[in-house]
This record gives sequence, structure tokens and C-alpha cells, in this order.
Amino acid sequence: MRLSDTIESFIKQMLGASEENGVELKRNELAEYFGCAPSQINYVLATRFTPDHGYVVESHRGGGGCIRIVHVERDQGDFLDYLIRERVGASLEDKDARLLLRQLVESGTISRDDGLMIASALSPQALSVPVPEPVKSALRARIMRCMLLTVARREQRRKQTAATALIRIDHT
Amino acid sequence: MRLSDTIESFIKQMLGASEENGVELKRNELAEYFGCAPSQINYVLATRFTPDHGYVVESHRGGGGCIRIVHVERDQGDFLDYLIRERVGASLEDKDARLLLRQLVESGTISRDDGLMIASALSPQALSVPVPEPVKSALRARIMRCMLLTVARREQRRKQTAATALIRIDHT
DNA sequence: AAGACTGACTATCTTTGACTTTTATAAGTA
DNA sequence: TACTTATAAAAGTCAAAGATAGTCAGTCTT
Repeated sequence: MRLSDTIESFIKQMLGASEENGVELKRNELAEYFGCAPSQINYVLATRFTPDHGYVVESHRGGGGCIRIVHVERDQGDFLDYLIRERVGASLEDKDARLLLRQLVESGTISRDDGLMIASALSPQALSVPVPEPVKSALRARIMRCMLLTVARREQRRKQTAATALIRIDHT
Repeated sequence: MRLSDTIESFIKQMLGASEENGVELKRNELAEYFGCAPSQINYVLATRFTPDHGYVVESHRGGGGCIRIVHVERDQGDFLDYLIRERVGASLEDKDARLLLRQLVESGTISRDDGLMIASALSPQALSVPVPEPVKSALRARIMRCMLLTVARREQRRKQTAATALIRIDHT
């Protein structure tokens, strides 16, 4: 198993054990514990605890400095909003797309079926067409946004219909 | 016996022995074991462990990297699957795509929601990216096929799950 | 000619170390 | 005391080195 993976699960275990959903750690201590370079910790944070992964990382240098990692529970609307508004910009890498979809499904923001549908539309197989990679990234971003919007609209419709039904029932 | 065949059966034996229906292996280790070039492993994977053969292969480069092979049961002779291959060719015009989708929805082959999802992935907005029209048509065809396959697979899964449930109930 | 095989080159991921930046605190000075 | 400066203790950055796997064109076998 890779050191990065070990450190990743160690941190996640810490997070799981903590009362709140955040932990504080000393970069150097952790590095010494695992017998690695301190910058290794930064690497782990940069590759496995990003906002896309659902984490926020803050740090403080100087004497008594530390690193704080918080797992953010995003409520459904927020996450979709964030993705549509900010995260999915003009381009989207294949790997990022997959990661985001997994987050969306795991957080219950979209259904597993919807996730699979979007994934299949973005799959390398679907996009295996002779266009340069930057254009492909742009395409991924556009398709992702369109489909997320479709999901959001559908949910909106569902809610409204449900609400209307309630009102109807109320009025009978 | 050819080396490729030997490696193929070796991997299949590993798969048979594993608890789950997947295995992980190191390309270089395997190559050394069989005294061949590492790329030979890729050749075996490319010719004998394709999706058509019912396998999914994932890999991870860099330190601690590996190759993972999973055996998946395929839904053979599925109706949608078949329909797709015949009807959706190598290219698909925007107009034709919409027409086909409407037919599929109205005939009850796919749900309205699925139709909307596919339509949004194929929408001019999603595909408004600077590529020549013939390429775009090819793209539409590919996305359409991938997504329909996803729908087909999901239905397949549903059926199987339902059947399994019935069997369970039967056995109680 | 088709399939099997290889090797050189490429792409990607991990790990490290040298150098930088920030901050708290201690020491020095008017 | 109040202010400045020096020092040490964090954390950050980035590029290079190491470890895997992928690709592809060409050679060999059948």
C-alpha cells in the first residue's frame, strides 16, 4: 500500500473518531510518525482532501501552527449549486468528472442511476472522437452542466407537484 | 502454447481463485515472472480481457501502481442493446436524435426521465463546442449509444434483482 | 497476411529535499 | 514601557528523482 494511502486513511480515521467533523494536526509530527518528508503531508492533502473530495483544509504557519481539516456536509442544493455555478467551469478533466460524480452520488445529491447516466455520457468511450483534449474538456464541462441542470429541474418539478398535491388534498 | 495464452489462463486462474471476481496485479512482476516484456501484458489485456470479453480493466501508474481486472457478467441479447446497434450508426444528426428519442419514449422503451437526460447531453447547448459538424454527429451517435446501453444495463440489473428477490421469497 | 512480441519513448503518480514564507516569541534598545 | 529586531518554529512551494503503467511502430512467427 502506498504511503499516501496510509496517511489518507489515518487522517480519515482521525476524522471519524473526532466529535466534530474536523481535526487539527501538526504537519511535522505526522511526517515524523510516518517517517517521511513533511511535504508528503501536503501532497496527501492536495490529492485527497480537496473541495472536490468534500474537505476544506486550513493552516497556520509559524510557532504553534497547525493544519485543520474539515469534512463538509453539503446539503443537496448547495452542492449542486456549487458545481453548476463554480466548479464546473469552461473545462472539466475526465478524472475530476468521475470524482465529482462519485461525491454527488455518495452525498445523496443525485441518484445512483443519474450518476451512471452522466458518467456514461462523459465516458472516454462516448467521447472517443478525434478532437483535441482541451476541446474534450470543454465538452465534458458543458455536458455535465446540462445534465446536472436537467436533474435539478426534474427535482424541482417533483417538489412542486408534490406540493400541489398536498394543497389539493388540503382543499378537499 | 503461445505465451499470450499462458498468461491469459494464468490470469483467469487467479480470477477463479479470488473471492471477489477481480484481481490486482503488477505489470512488471508478471512480466518478469513470464520472462517477457512488460508491454506483453498490455497485449494480453488488450486482446483477451476487453469489455467484449466481459472484463473491465483499470490501472494506476506511478509508485505503487497496479492493474485491476474485473470480470463482469454481460447482458447478452438484450433488446435495447440490439436495437441500439442497428438503429444508431456511426453518426447521428441533431434532428434524428430528437426524433429517435421521442420514438423511444413514446413507445415506452425508455422512460421520459431517461429521455430528458439523454436529450440534455445531446442538446446543442451541451455540444456547442468548436468541432466540425461530421465530428459532432459522430459524437452524438457515441453518446447516444453509451447512454442507451447504460439504460439497458440498468434494466437488466433490475430484472435480475427482482428475480433474485423472488427466489429468496420462494425459499423462505 | 494475421497475430504475437519487443523496446524505445511517453504519461502519470509518488516521494523527497532544498528553498521560501509566515508567525510567535525572545532579546535588545530608546 | 513601547518599539524594533532577531531567532526559531511552524507550514508552503516547486522541481527533480523514482516508480509504475501505456503506446505504438516495427520485427518475428506461423
